[in-house]
Amino acid sequence: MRILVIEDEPGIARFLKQGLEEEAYAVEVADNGLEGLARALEQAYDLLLVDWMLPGLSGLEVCRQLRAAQNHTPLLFLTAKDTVQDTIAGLQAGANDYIKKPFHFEELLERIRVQLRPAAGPPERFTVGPIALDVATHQVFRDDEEIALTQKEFALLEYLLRHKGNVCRRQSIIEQVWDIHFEYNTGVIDVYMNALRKKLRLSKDEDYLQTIRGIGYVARD
Amino acid sequence: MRILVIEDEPGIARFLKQGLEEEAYAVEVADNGLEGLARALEQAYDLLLVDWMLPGLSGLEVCRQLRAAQNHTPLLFLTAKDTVQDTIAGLQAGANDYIKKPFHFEELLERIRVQLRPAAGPPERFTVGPIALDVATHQVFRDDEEIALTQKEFALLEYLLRHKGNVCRRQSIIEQVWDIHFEYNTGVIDVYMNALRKKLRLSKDEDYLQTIRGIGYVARD
DNA sequence: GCATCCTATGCGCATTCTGGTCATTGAAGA
DNA sequence: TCTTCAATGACCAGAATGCGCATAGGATGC
Repeated sequence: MRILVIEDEPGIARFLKQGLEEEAYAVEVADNGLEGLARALEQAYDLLLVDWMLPGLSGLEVCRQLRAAQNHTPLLFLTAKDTVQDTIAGLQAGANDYIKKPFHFEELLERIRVQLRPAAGPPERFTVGPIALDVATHQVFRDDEEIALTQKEFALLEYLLRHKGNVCRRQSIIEQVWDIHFEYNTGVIDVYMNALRKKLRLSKDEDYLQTIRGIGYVARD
Repeated sequence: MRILVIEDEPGIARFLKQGLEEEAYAVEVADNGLEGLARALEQAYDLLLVDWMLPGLSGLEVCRQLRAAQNHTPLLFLTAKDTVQDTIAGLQAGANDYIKKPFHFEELLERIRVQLRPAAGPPERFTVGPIALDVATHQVFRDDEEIALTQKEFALLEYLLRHKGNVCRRQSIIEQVWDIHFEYNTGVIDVYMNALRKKLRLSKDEDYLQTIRGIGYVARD
């Protein structure tokens, strides 16, 4: 997660940079509004931390111009002025939040997390070895190369990955993936496992989808 | 825009309800945490305004349970306690913001607008490849050339673009675009997808609107 | 009257499944 | 330890299914 701090007071800037880096954010600092705006426009930051009072271009102006340029990076104001009017102006200009100085660093961290949370989202993604499956986008990758799977193949792989590490019995697979709840005597599962392994190019060495003879299958790293 | 206020003090509740209704929000009030939580879970509000101190179930607990139930309605705390620890707990529990009493009504309004803005969508312009859709002006472009779409075509394209990257299931499309909430067995979606592709001149190579057989469709770059 | 919206239909083809043969496994017996 | 053998899964075609595409035509509303 990349954060750009636009702050002119070196002491505060250093304090923010160090504190945020300890939290594993990648932090860059711009010490005036003009430079900050330029950097924010040309690079893709995940969040901007902008001082309200800046030499050259004010924080409010930075925010306005950024939004005018269709850039919607989350933006938090650091403001010493705690009059209501100012904060309102900031929010109207398209800021996502503001925090009043002096602030507790913990509170700042929390507000940052809140802003970053929706962007991070909860993407349902499962993996085994080089295989990755994304439920939302209905995509499957092997080493970042997309593999086209049919619906049943996808459903089977998803089931195995959802239960990664646990052996999936044939009976359970037939019930959950094929929705067959009575006796069955078909070899469908084998056929699809075969197709999966082939499409995912899994060999004997890369047995991420193992056969448990007499029982079923497992996905294992 | 529907707002649920969970607040036990009748005076404040009345004040909020009246003030927000003047701003054209549809406001409902619950006077305890349990009822509020139940209402929030069963109905689709656009925003929750929750008092920190509530009889029965605390505001914090309401928030926790709501998020635990995978409900991500924006939630603002109204808190008299202004200790940092409390607000942090609130944000960690999944609240989007909090406001300290006593507050200026104007500031509350702004914070509400900020929360509702992302839901309403700041960039009301969506794109895939050479296709651009502008919600505000109700226009669609292919390479800067305007394409005339009917209302349904537009609605379908808008839905797909709003969920760009994610697979849209036929069931969801029928519900969201056609407002049909029961079983359906029509081929309307196909017909409209066909029309869209034709009007937007999308070929097999330019499959920005892909079909996911057996599932639905995706807009993808 | 015209554009829009939806239903109905046939067709092509990817998907899915069946049935079969071949390879592998693991346990029992020599 | 090695061999044998039955059971099980791997793999391969080919058949059946049904989904989505395309187009035409009827209903509806402005």
